[in-house]
Amino acid sequence: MSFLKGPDPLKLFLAKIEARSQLTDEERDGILSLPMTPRQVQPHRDIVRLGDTADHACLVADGIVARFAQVLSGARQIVSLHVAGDMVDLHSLLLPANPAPLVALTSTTIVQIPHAALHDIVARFPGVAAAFWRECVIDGNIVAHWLVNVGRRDARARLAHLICEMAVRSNQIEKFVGGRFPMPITQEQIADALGLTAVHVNRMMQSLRGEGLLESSGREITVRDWQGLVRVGEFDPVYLHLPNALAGLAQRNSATTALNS
Amino acid sequence: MSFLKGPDPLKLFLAKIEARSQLTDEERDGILSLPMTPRQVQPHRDIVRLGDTADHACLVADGIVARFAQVLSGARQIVSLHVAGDMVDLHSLLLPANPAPLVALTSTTIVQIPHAALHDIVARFPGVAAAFWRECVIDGNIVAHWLVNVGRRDARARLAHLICEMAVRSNQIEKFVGGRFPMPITQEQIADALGLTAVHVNRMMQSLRGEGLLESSGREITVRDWQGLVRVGEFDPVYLHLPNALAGLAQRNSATTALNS
DNA sequence: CGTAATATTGACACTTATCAACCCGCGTGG
DNA sequence: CCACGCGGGTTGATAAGTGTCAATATTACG
Repeated sequence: MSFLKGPDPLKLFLAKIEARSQLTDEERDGILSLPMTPRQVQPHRDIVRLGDTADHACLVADGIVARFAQVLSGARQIVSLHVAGDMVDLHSLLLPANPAPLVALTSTTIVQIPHAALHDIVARFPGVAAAFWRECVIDGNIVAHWLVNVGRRDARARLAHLICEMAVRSNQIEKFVGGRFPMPITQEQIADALGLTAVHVNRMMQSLRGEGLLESSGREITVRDWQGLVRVGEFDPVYLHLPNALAGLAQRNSATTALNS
Repeated sequence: MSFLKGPDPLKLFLAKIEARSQLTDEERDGILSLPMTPRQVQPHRDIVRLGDTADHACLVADGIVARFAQVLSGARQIVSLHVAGDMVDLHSLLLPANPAPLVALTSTTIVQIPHAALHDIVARFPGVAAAFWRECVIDGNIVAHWLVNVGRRDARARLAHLICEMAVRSNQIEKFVGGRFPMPITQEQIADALGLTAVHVNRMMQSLRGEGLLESSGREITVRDWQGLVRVGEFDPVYLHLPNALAGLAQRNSATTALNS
């Protein structure tokens, strides 16, 4: 797959899986040798449309992908965000009719993995089946956390929480370095993820900047006060099931307090 | 299980599964002969606490169960509601450490099914494994729909949407008769599910009543204008994957319009 | 029959949305 | 090389939706 820049997306995918499930050597090898065909997607372009029936799953190799829904007023709600190493589509194995469209928020490269290959590896390795099933469960838990965030926190806390989550997930894929991580999505897209307006996201962003919690330069966020962000967003990363990332971030700033509730 | 009033919860569970997955006769029998030990829970009592590690899953036999989270302010967000026939806990097979507490909203009877038995049936029948996995995916999709509802609809639409969902799910378990179905939860609990205040839920309820869409008598809701409720809530039931229930409701009121988007 | 839980109502405060304008950086094309 | 256009960020004034608080009515239940 030499034509893909950046790390092998299967390696990132595997690393995330192994943070959450134990695999045998054969299972590991099986995952790493899954067939894949790459595909470039321009920003704002759909990756999978509503109701499409897929015969492959989509693994993000680079860029940011969103799953969303649209209400009649035209407003969008982003229901999940995905970075490199995320198999956006794993549930399509069980529900081939796509329940919510996928869109590339940035210039994105994904690799498509045939359902046939996934079904095969799942049938051969019960450990992989369990791991994939577990991934689906965790994805559901993350959505549930977003629901809590949108339902019961004010705009500032919502934003802080989302930023914390994306920081931890970026860290998991080695994209969090020197307190900075890429967040190349527009404030309007952030608003769609938080159930807010772009204007209000802008103001809350200024508020977080004003308190010295972070700096933001359009496509990147620099965390200035991780503990402060965690406090504002009431962020407890256990729901991400990425223990390494947690440790990595906790030590990055001075405070030694544990982040757990 | 003669000491359980009402229908065998396993039968309800099986019926829902079969609405979504195809099973063989042996798989069906396997599910119906799962061992279970009943348990009565008083209203407002926890069924599973945060972080508990379970060795069994909980199937609702009667009553209403909620999964929720609590933010620091003390506010609660209900993340899913469950009625008879729902295996509230299926994901605990994959994540034994419970990520969100379960509480009985009404007087409830659940039956506990040992993980050992579930693991066993899953290992013996790949079709059951797929069906259970699919249930987890659908549960996740429902949460995603709630996120859309809370993030991008106003209070009236949110309430209408929730009522539509509970109507369809009640219908699936034969509890929707004569345009009425049980909804024995308080307005405060509804508010916690919708990210609203009890006071505001009260007002929106009055609004829906005032428009002749429904009548509510505390523990029961009588649907007066199903099509109207669907319109106000922008409700499209496909995400529930309960095709029978949809047909049953669509014909119940005069309008013959299809409900699909 | 009494008591607590729930539903209802009203007045008011506050968060967030809406609308409109403006700025800025960047790529494009003349 | 500069003008232009455009997407995205920023700002201000105002409106709308929902929250808060407190009191009262109603219902459920022992």
